[in-house]
Amino acid sequence: MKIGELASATATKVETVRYYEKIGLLPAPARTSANYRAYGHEHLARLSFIRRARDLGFTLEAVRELLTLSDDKAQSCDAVDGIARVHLTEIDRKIADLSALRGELDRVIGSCRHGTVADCKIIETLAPRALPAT
Amino acid sequence: MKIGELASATATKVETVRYYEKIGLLPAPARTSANYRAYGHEHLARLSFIRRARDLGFTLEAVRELLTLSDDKAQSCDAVDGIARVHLTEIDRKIADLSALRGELDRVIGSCRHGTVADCKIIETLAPRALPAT
DNA sequence: CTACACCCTGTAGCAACTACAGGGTCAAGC
DNA sequence: GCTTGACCCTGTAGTTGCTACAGGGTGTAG
Repeated sequence: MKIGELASATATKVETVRYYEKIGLLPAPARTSANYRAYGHEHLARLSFIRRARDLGFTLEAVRELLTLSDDKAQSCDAVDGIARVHLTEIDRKIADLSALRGELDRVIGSCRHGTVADCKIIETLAPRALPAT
Repeated sequence: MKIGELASATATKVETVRYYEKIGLLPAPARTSANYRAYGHEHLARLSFIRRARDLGFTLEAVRELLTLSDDKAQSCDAVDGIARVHLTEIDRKIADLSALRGELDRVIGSCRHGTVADCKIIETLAPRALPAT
Protein backbone atom coordinates (compact mmCIF):
# COMPACT_ATOMS: atom_id res chain seq x y z
CA MET A 1 0.00 0.00 0.00
CA LYS A 2 1.16 3.52 -0.81
CA ILE A 3 1.67 6.27 1.73
CA GLY A 4 -1.57 8.03 0.85
CA GLU A 5 -3.58 4.83 1.42
CA LEU A 6 -1.84 4.15 4.73
CA ALA A 7 -2.44 7.73 5.78
CA SER A 8 -6.14 7.72 5.01
CA ALA A 9 -6.57 4.28 6.61
CA THR A 10 -5.27 5.70 9.87
CA ALA A 11 -6.65 9.25 9.62
CA THR A 12 -3.12 10.58 9.44
CA LYS A 13 -1.59 13.12 7.08
CA VAL A 14 0.98 11.92 4.59
CA GLU A 15 3.55 14.36 6.01
CA THR A 16 2.98 12.97 9.48
CA VAL A 17 3.65 9.43 8.30
CA ARG A 18 6.94 10.55 6.78
CA TYR A 19 7.68 12.46 9.98
CA TYR A 20 7.17 9.31 12.08
CA GLU A 21 9.57 7.49 9.79
CA LYS A 22 12.14 10.24 10.11
CA ILE A 23 12.12 10.16 13.89
CA GLY A 24 12.31 6.36 13.86
CA LEU A 25 8.83 5.62 15.16
CA LEU A 26 7.66 3.86 12.04
CA PRO A 27 10.19 1.61 10.25
CA ALA A 28 11.22 2.65 6.74
CA PRO A 29 9.28 0.47 4.32
CA ALA A 30 10.45 -1.11 1.06
CA ARG A 31 10.37 1.06 -2.04
CA THR A 32 8.83 0.47 -5.45
CA SER A 33 10.86 0.91 -8.63
CA ALA A 34 9.54 4.46 -8.74
CA ASN A 35 10.94 5.04 -5.22
CA TYR A 36 7.47 5.09 -3.68
CA ARG A 37 7.11 3.78 -0.12
CA ALA A 38 5.42 0.35 -0.11
CA TYR A 39 3.80 -0.48 3.23
CA GLY A 40 2.64 -3.86 4.56
CA HIS A 41 0.01 -4.66 7.18
CA GLU A 42 2.62 -4.55 9.94
CA HIS A 43 3.09 -0.89 9.16
CA LEU A 44 -0.65 -0.39 9.29
CA ALA A 45 -0.81 -2.11 12.68
CA ARG A 46 2.06 -0.07 14.06
CA LEU A 47 0.74 3.23 12.80
CA SER A 48 -2.72 2.41 14.20
CA PHE A 49 -1.07 1.77 17.54
CA ILE A 50 0.75 5.08 17.40
CA ARG A 51 -2.37 7.00 16.48
CA ARG A 52 -4.48 5.45 19.22
CA ALA A 53 -1.81 6.13 21.80
CA ARG A 54 -1.54 9.74 20.58
CA ASP A 55 -5.34 10.06 20.76
CA LEU A 56 -5.06 9.01 24.41
CA GLY A 57 -2.63 11.87 24.86
CA PHE A 58 0.63 9.94 25.20
CA THR A 59 3.70 11.87 24.08
CA LEU A 60 5.73 10.48 21.19
CA GLU A 61 8.41 9.51 23.71
CA ALA A 62 5.87 7.49 25.69
CA VAL A 63 4.59 5.94 22.47
CA ARG A 64 8.13 4.93 21.64
CA GLU A 65 8.46 3.16 25.00
CA LEU A 66 5.09 1.49 24.63
CA LEU A 67 6.08 0.20 21.21
CA THR A 68 9.35 -1.18 22.53
CA LEU A 69 7.52 -2.88 25.39
CA SER A 70 4.86 -4.29 23.12
CA ASP A 71 7.54 -5.93 21.02
CA ASP A 72 8.65 -8.14 23.91
CA LYS A 73 5.61 -10.32 24.45
CA ALA A 74 7.10 -12.36 27.31
CA GLN A 75 7.80 -9.34 29.48
CA SER A 76 5.64 -8.33 32.41
CA CYS A 77 2.86 -5.89 31.69
CA ASP A 78 3.77 -3.74 34.69
CA ALA A 79 6.04 -1.34 32.79
CA VAL A 80 3.18 -0.63 30.39
CA ASP A 81 0.84 -0.12 33.30
CA GLY A 82 3.38 2.25 34.87
CA ILE A 83 3.63 4.45 31.81
CA ALA A 84 -0.14 4.65 31.58
CA ARG A 85 -0.46 5.53 35.26
CA VAL A 86 2.14 8.28 35.05
CA HIS A 87 0.24 9.66 32.10
CA LEU A 88 -3.04 9.50 34.01
CA THR A 89 -1.50 11.44 36.88
CA GLU A 90 -0.34 14.09 34.46
CA ILE A 91 -3.79 14.40 32.94
CA ASP A 92 -5.27 14.79 36.41
CA ARG A 93 -2.82 17.54 37.14
CA LYS A 94 -3.70 19.33 33.91
CA ILE A 95 -7.39 19.07 34.64
CA ALA A 96 -6.86 20.46 38.13
CA ASP A 97 -4.76 23.35 36.78
CA LEU A 98 -7.31 24.20 34.13
CA SER A 99 -10.18 24.04 36.61
CA ALA A 100 -8.42 26.44 38.97
CA LEU A 101 -7.76 28.73 36.03
CA ARG A 102 -11.33 28.49 34.90
CA GLY A 103 -12.51 29.51 38.34
CA GLU A 104 -10.29 32.55 38.44
CA LEU A 105 -11.13 33.61 34.93
CA ASP A 106 -14.83 33.19 35.63
CA ARG A 107 -14.49 35.43 38.66
CA VAL A 108 -12.64 38.02 36.60
CA ILE A 109 -15.27 38.00 33.88
CA GLY A 110 -18.06 38.16 36.45
CA SER A 111 -16.67 41.45 37.70
CA CYS A 112 -17.11 43.14 34.32
CA ARG A 113 -19.51 46.11 34.56
CA HIS A 114 -19.36 46.86 30.83
CA GLY A 115 -18.15 50.38 31.38
CA THR A 116 -15.06 51.90 29.80
CA VAL A 117 -11.62 50.40 29.86
CA ALA A 118 -10.60 52.94 32.52
CA ASP A 119 -12.96 51.24 34.98
CA CYS A 120 -12.50 47.74 33.59
CA LYS A 121 -12.18 45.23 36.41
CA ILE A 122 -10.66 42.68 34.06
CA ILE A 123 -7.83 45.01 33.12
CA GLU A 124 -7.47 46.01 36.76
CA THR A 125 -7.17 42.40 37.78
CA LEU A 126 -4.48 41.87 35.22
CA ALA A 127 -2.41 44.87 36.27
CA PRO A 128 -3.15 45.20 39.98
CA ARG A 129 -0.13 47.18 40.95
CA ALA A 130 0.07 49.58 38.00
CA LEU A 131 1.23 52.84 39.50
CA PRO A 132 -0.70 56.13 39.08
CA ALA A 133 1.18 57.36 35.99
CA THR A 134 4.65 58.94 35.68
CA MET B 1 16.36 48.81 36.93
CA LYS B 2 18.36 46.18 35.11
CA ILE B 3 16.91 43.24 33.28
CA GLY B 4 17.73 40.77 36.04
CA GLU B 5 15.89 42.87 38.61
CA LEU B 6 12.87 43.28 36.36
CA ALA B 7 12.88 39.56 35.69
CA SER B 8 13.01 38.51 39.33
CA ALA B 9 10.40 41.14 40.26
CA THR B 10 7.98 39.47 37.85
CA ALA B 11 9.09 35.84 38.23
CA THR B 12 10.21 35.83 34.62
CA LYS B 13 13.43 34.58 33.08
CA VAL B 14 15.81 37.13 31.64
CA GLU B 15 15.65 35.44 28.25
CA THR B 16 11.88 35.66 28.29
CA VAL B 17 12.01 39.40 28.93
CA ARG B 18 14.31 39.84 25.94
CA TYR B 19 11.99 37.57 23.94
CA TYR B 20 8.98 39.76 24.76
CA GLU B 21 10.94 42.77 23.59
CA LYS B 22 11.91 41.05 20.37
CA ILE B 23 8.32 40.20 19.49
CA GLY B 24 7.21 43.72 20.35
CA LEU B 25 5.20 42.93 23.48
CA LEU B 26 7.42 44.91 25.81
CA PRO B 27 8.82 48.25 24.51
CA ALA B 28 12.59 48.48 24.14
CA PRO B 29 13.92 50.41 27.13
CA ALA B 30 16.69 53.01 27.26
CA ARG B 31 20.26 51.77 27.52
CA THR B 32 23.04 52.63 29.95
CA SER B 33 26.47 53.64 28.73
CA ALA B 34 27.45 49.97 29.03
CA ASN B 35 24.56 49.07 26.72
CA TYR B 36 22.55 47.51 29.54
CA ARG B 37 18.77 47.74 29.34
CA ALA B 38 17.42 50.29 31.85
CA TYR B 39 13.77 49.73 32.76
CA GLY B 40 11.32 52.08 34.45
CA HIS B 41 8.18 51.32 36.44
CA GLU B 42 6.05 51.44 33.31
CA HIS B 43 7.96 48.43 32.07
CA LEU B 44 7.40 46.70 35.38
CA ALA B 45 3.67 47.39 35.16
CA ARG B 46 3.45 46.16 31.59
CA LEU B 47 5.42 43.00 32.24
CA SER B 48 3.32 42.26 35.33
CA PHE B 49 0.25 42.58 33.18
CA ILE B 50 1.69 40.22 30.60
CA ARG B 51 2.66 37.64 33.20
CA ARG B 52 -0.68 37.68 34.92
CA ALA B 53 -2.51 37.31 31.63
CA ARG B 54 -0.19 34.43 30.68
CA ASP B 55 -0.84 32.82 34.07
CA LEU B 56 -4.53 32.97 33.25
CA GLY B 57 -3.72 31.04 30.09
CA PHE B 58 -4.14 33.81 27.51
CA THR B 59 -2.02 33.35 24.38
CA LEU B 60 0.55 36.00 23.56
CA GLU B 61 -1.70 37.12 20.73
CA ALA B 62 -4.57 37.65 23.18
CA VAL B 63 -2.22 39.44 25.57
CA ARG B 64 -1.23 41.75 22.74
CA GLU B 65 -4.88 42.62 22.11
CA LEU B 66 -5.56 43.12 25.81
CA LEU B 67 -2.58 45.46 26.05
CA THR B 68 -3.77 47.47 23.07
CA LEU B 69 -7.26 47.72 24.56
CA SER B 70 -5.96 48.68 27.99
CA ASP B 71 -4.09 51.57 26.43
CA ASP B 72 -7.33 53.21 25.30
CA LYS B 73 -8.99 54.07 28.59
CA ALA B 74 -12.04 55.69 27.06
CA GLN B 75 -13.05 52.66 25.06
CA SER B 76 -15.80 50.27 26.07
CA CYS B 77 -14.80 47.32 28.17
CA ASP B 78 -16.81 44.92 26.02
CA ALA B 79 -13.94 43.96 23.74
CA VAL B 80 -11.90 42.96 26.78
CA ASP B 81 -14.83 40.99 28.11
CA GLY B 82 -15.19 39.28 24.74
CA ILE B 83 -11.59 38.13 24.65
CA ALA B 84 -11.89 36.76 28.16
CA ARG B 85 -15.12 34.92 27.33
CA VAL B 86 -13.67 33.30 24.22
CA HIS B 87 -10.75 32.18 26.33
CA LEU B 88 -13.08 30.76 28.97
CA THR B 89 -14.92 28.75 26.35
CA GLU B 90 -11.64 27.35 25.15
CA ILE B 91 -10.63 26.33 28.66
CA ASP B 92 -13.98 24.60 29.09
CA ARG B 93 -13.40 22.68 25.90
CA LYS B 94 -9.94 21.63 27.03
CA ILE B 95 -11.26 20.46 30.38
CA ALA B 96 -13.99 18.46 28.66
CA ASP B 97 -11.48 16.87 26.27
CA LEU B 98 -9.10 15.97 29.07
CA SER B 99 -11.90 14.55 31.19
CA ALA B 100 -13.06 12.29 28.37
CA LEU B 101 -9.48 11.19 27.85
CA ARG B 102 -9.03 10.58 31.52
CA GLY B 103 -12.08 8.35 31.55
CA GLU B 104 -10.87 6.27 28.67
CA LEU B 105 -7.36 5.96 30.02
CA ASP B 106 -8.71 4.99 33.42
CA ARG B 107 -10.77 2.24 31.82
CA VAL B 108 -7.73 1.00 29.90
CA ILE B 109 -5.57 0.93 33.03
CA GLY B 110 -8.33 -0.77 35.01
CA SER B 111 -8.24 -3.68 32.58
CA CYS B 112 -4.59 -4.46 33.39
CA ARG B 113 -4.24 -7.97 34.85
CA HIS B 114 -0.47 -7.60 35.44
CA GLY B 115 0.39 -10.60 33.31
CA THR B 116 2.84 -10.60 30.39
CA VAL B 117 2.80 -8.18 27.53
CA ALA B 118 1.33 -10.88 25.32
CA ASP B 119 -1.91 -10.73 27.34
CA CYS B 120 -1.69 -7.03 28.11
CA LYS B 121 -5.09 -5.40 27.76
CA ILE B 122 -3.51 -1.99 27.52
CA ILE B 123 -1.43 -2.96 24.52
CA GLU B 124 -4.45 -4.75 23.06
CA THR B 125 -6.53 -1.64 23.44
CA LEU B 126 -3.92 0.39 21.66
CA ALA B 127 -3.58 -2.00 18.71
CA PRO B 128 -7.04 -3.51 18.47
CA ARG B 129 -6.84 -4.66 14.91
CA ALA B 130 -3.26 -6.01 14.82
CA LEU B 131 -3.45 -9.00 12.49
CA PRO B 132 -2.19 -12.47 13.53
CA ALA B 133 1.35 -12.16 12.14
CA THR B 134 2.66 -12.51 8.59
C1' DC C 1 -0.14 13.66 -25.21
C1' DT C 2 -1.41 16.22 -21.74
C1' DA C 3 -3.70 17.07 -17.53
C1' DC C 4 -3.98 15.71 -12.93
C1' DA C 5 -3.45 13.20 -8.74
C1' DC C 6 -0.21 11.30 -6.43
C1' DC C 7 4.72 10.51 -4.86
C1' DC C 8 9.74 12.22 -3.60
C1' DT C 9 13.34 15.18 -0.73
C1' DG C 10 14.48 18.95 2.00
C1' DT C 11 13.62 22.99 4.51
C1' DA C 12 11.07 26.43 7.11
C1' DG C 13 7.24 27.59 9.98
C1' DC C 14 3.91 27.43 14.31
C1' DA C 15 3.77 28.64 20.12
C1' DA C 16 6.29 30.24 23.68
C1' DC C 17 9.90 29.99 25.29
C1' DT C 18 14.83 27.96 26.81
C1' DA C 19 19.64 27.19 26.35
C1' DC C 20 23.68 27.81 24.72
C1' DA C 21 28.18 30.14 22.54
C1' DG C 22 31.13 33.70 22.68
C1' DG C 23 31.76 37.76 24.14
C1' DG C 24 31.66 42.63 27.39
C1' DT C 25 31.05 45.14 32.26
C1' DC C 26 31.47 46.00 36.99
C1' DA C 27 32.12 45.66 42.00
C1' DA C 28 34.56 43.21 45.70
C1' DG C 29 38.44 41.09 47.69
C1' DC C 30 43.54 40.01 47.81
C1' DG D 1 46.50 46.22 40.12
C1' DC D 2 44.40 42.13 39.10
C1' DT D 3 41.47 38.40 39.27
C1' DT D 4 37.10 36.24 40.29
C1' DG D 5 32.41 36.03 39.80
C1' DA D 6 27.94 37.77 38.88
C1' DC D 7 25.74 40.00 35.80
C1' DC D 8 24.86 41.91 30.97
C1' DC D 9 25.04 41.72 25.51
C1' DT D 10 23.86 39.47 20.65
C1' DG D 11 22.63 35.79 17.91
C1' DT D 12 21.40 31.18 16.96
C1' DA D 13 19.60 26.62 17.72
C1' DG D 14 16.81 23.54 20.39
C1' DT D 15 12.14 21.89 22.36
C1' DT D 16 7.08 19.17 20.78
C1' DG D 17 4.45 17.43 17.15
C1' DC D 18 3.49 18.24 13.48
C1' DT D 19 2.25 21.22 8.94
C1' DA D 20 3.26 23.62 4.70
C1' DC D 21 5.72 24.73 1.15
C1' DA D 22 9.21 24.53 -3.03
C1' DG D 23 10.72 22.17 -6.67
C1' DG D 24 10.84 18.26 -8.62
C1' DG D 25 9.34 12.92 -10.54
C1' DT D 26 5.54 9.16 -11.70
C1' DG D 27 1.38 7.05 -13.33
C1' DT D 28 -2.97 6.87 -15.52
C1' DA D 29 -7.31 8.48 -17.73
C1' DG D 30 -9.30 10.84 -21.48
